[in-house]
Amino acid sequence: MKKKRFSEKEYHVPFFDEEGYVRKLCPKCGEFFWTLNPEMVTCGEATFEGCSLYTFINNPPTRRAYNLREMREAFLSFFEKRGHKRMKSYPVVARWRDDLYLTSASIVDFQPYVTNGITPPPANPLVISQVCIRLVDVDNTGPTFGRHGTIFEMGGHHAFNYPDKEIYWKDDTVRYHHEFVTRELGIPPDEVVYKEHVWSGGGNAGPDLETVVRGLELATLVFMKFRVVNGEFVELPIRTVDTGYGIERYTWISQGAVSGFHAIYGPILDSLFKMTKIKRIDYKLLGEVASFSGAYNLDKSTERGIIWEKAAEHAGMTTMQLAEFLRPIENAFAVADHTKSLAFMLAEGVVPSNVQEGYLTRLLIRRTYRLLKTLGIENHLDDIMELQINEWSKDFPHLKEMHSEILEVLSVERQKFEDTLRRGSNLVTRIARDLKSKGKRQIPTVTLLELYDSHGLPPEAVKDYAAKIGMGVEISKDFYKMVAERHLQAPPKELAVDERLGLIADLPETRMLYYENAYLRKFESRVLRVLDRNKVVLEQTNFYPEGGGQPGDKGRLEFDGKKADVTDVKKVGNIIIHTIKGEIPQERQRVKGSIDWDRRSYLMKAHTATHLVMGAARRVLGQHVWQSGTQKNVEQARLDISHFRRLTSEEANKIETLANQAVIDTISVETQWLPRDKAEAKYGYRLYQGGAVPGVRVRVVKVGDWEVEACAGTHVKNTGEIGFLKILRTERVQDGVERIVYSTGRYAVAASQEKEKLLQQISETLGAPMEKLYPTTQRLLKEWKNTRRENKRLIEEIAGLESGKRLKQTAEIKEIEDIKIIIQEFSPLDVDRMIKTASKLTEKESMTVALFYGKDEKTARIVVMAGKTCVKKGANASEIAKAAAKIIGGGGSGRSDFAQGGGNKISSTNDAIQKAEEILRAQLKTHRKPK
RNA sequence: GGGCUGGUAGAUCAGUCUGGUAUGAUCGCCGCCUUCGCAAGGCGGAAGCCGCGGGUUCAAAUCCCGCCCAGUCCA
Repeated sequence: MKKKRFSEKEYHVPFFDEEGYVRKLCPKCGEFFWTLNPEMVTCGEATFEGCSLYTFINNPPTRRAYNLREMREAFLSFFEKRGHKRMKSYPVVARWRDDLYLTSASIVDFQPYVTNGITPPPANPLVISQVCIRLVDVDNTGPTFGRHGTIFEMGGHHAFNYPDKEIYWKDDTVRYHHEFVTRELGIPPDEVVYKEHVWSGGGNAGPDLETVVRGLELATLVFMKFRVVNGEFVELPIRTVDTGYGIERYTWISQGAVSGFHAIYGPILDSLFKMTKIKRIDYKLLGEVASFSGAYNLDKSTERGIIWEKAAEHAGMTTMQLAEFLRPIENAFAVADHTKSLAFMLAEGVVPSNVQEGYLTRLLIRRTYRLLKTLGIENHLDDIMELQINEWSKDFPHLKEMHSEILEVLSVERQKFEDTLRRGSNLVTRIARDLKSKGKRQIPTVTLLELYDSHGLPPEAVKDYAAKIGMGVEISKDFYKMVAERHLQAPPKELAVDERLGLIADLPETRMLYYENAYLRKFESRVLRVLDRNKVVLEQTNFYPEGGGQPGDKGRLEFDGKKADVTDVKKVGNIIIHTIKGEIPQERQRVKGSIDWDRRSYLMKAHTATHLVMGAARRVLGQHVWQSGTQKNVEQARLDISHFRRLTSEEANKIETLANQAVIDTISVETQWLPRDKAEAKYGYRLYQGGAVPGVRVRVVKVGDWEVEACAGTHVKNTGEIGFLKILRTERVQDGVERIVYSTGRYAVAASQEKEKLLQQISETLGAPMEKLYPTTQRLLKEWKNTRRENKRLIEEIAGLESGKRLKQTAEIKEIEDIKIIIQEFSPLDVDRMIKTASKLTEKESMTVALFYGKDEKTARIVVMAGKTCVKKGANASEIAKAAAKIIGGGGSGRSDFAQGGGNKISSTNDAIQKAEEILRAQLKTHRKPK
């Protein structure tokens, strides 16, 4: 999409005129900006284009220095005093969104339901300091000295303007900002620049003003008023003031510190440096470099060298020297940032995985670990995490509660990474050796791609390992682009717009009787519409439509003496569509409906049971357990949960026992519709186990103190109705996701009996009592192994004996000059024995050719083995076997000294042997001739 | 959700493409030689449901299909 530019009037607020702001065009970056200083030439932002440098380093423009907590508080209370309701930060894992994994901005908290007008905002206007995580900035974290971080707090004051209710818009927004930075913080007004920009993201867009002070962009004031549809801007009914104040950046500028990391992580960073070998840091030099750091942006300039050159020149040193000085410091910066990110993500129960947000976490952990390794302090990860948890739990106490789990997850994950690296280094060593022996000096790019894609080895790591073998590695500049190309695939299918929606848009919402009484079996209703001659919309229905992992009900409709089976029930919007088979009712006709109650009652048991298992799993495994999928069926149901280890059978047993205790305790199940914000306030985000739940009101299903979830399914009134819950098995769906499969009621009984039957069968077969089965099988396996071993040994022994004198007594021996052909049938057929015997024989007597054969009901087999001397004299076992096997209708092959073959024309075996003999004679003859 | 890789002795892996004796390799283990003893070295030995289940074939670790387990990349 081409970058759109808005006209001046989108930005020209009365406030600018009142204060005497002038609009100018920056000759360097080509952006318009507003300033009080008519002499100003460039926009004053430290950009790659070089509009300015940072001028606040060691020279803060604010009245005083703030730490992060003070700055957050200054921001929140400023807006609170001006009529904004203060909100607590939402979680960093955006579980209420299904289009993104992490909370990347404060407005994310209110999308899509508030910004689309589905639900009112919790307050209007409101102010929040939202902890955000943006892993897209991972490469910039460190090199930009704190302008970027994977984790930061975004201060947002938000106003949602409805067509019939205006809160405030552009002018007030700019005034608020200006008052905050000038009055509250004391920044001189003529130092505050407002740059014009176009903001777009998450399907929305609008003009925005970026505020710049002494080179540093501090806040973005977005006026969200468009929806982006096919690249076109369409006006939104609700205009949203979406501001983002970089709380960390304000903190940094107020301190004028040499880096944002020094400002935010002061003592933690000091400890980090103490752990490393970076003993003395030249802060004067660091400050000078910092003032150049605004130009860094790894997205825009991969040529970071250019900036380093400039900075080095300024500091009077070579680029190499500067790089050597900076790299470890930048790495330490990144570690300080990444470990905080990890603390927050892990505290919210993200489990590292090879998919979804877990994968993002794994990448960050591995990156952190590599950084620590280059700093030589990989053993201090736990210590650093301790520092982070201690520091940030002062404001976010949940970090402390998850303290031990955070460290445990990290240690498990670290072990996995080390295993991967170890495997990788072995692999690279082998590949490098192999290539070297072929005379190559470089590992080709395809191999590097394969190593990365299939084995997770970054080319940099390959380079290190390969160097030890003396192999070179050249990493292509667009390596990661090539990786991406390997994964090119068809774009995901567009969500099929439900055409049926148009046909029923005029209909009222279906009254959902199953919510009024889940135990209702029969009902009466009226047909509102018939679609496609097999789909029926009713005025009210008791048929539960497929949703939340619960399949739709089945049953029957009766009308006017006729009937139809309901085979499928779906929900489109708030209208329920029944697919029927049988006779078709008329529109406006009265119908009697009855659901398949046995089926439904078991779906209800299964659904409530799922909540019980969920509660049990969390109690047994820990607070990181979240539902990641579920499916209920009549005979069994399954629940997928996030967990960082394989479930042991002991844990599964504990979960089963606990869940059954909840059944035994006959806990009553309460369902209740609550306004979204009330429900969230009362029960927290843990409600959203099943993912995003649309709507102003959410249906809360509460099983005593056991489990509370937002859930649209039908449930039993009391857990006792489940009767009995049996876990059938557990399996791993993905790394970090475990599946628990269980049955309820009579199906649980049946499943238990089924398992017991299996044991009984084994017990009968083995003739051992059930309780002795385990030691018995152990003993049997051991015996079987011994037997196998003994059998192998005996074959060797027999082969040894038979290849001696005994064979000569039974076998047919023919002599062709000085070579002996020994022909022998082996009965019963035992190819292994034939081979072993032939082998021993020819080993002992190199002048011998063994021609062995054997047969059973179906096949005949031939083994030909020629002693060394025979081969020299022209014998070729492979040809013999091939020709002989052909006669018995099969094939054969092998080496010249040993070959085998066979076929299924058993009756021709003798002919085959005769043929074999003939060929051998011929071979020896032709060989002799040329002499 | 999609792609790729792997599963062979206690461990790390050859062998699989091109079906035909697992003479498998190294480390580890056991015994002997050497030594006052240890290490190193030398000699010898034990150790394999070739992940599981089907199929193709005269014959499958090897080819085909399904499953299980593990790793990894992308979204």
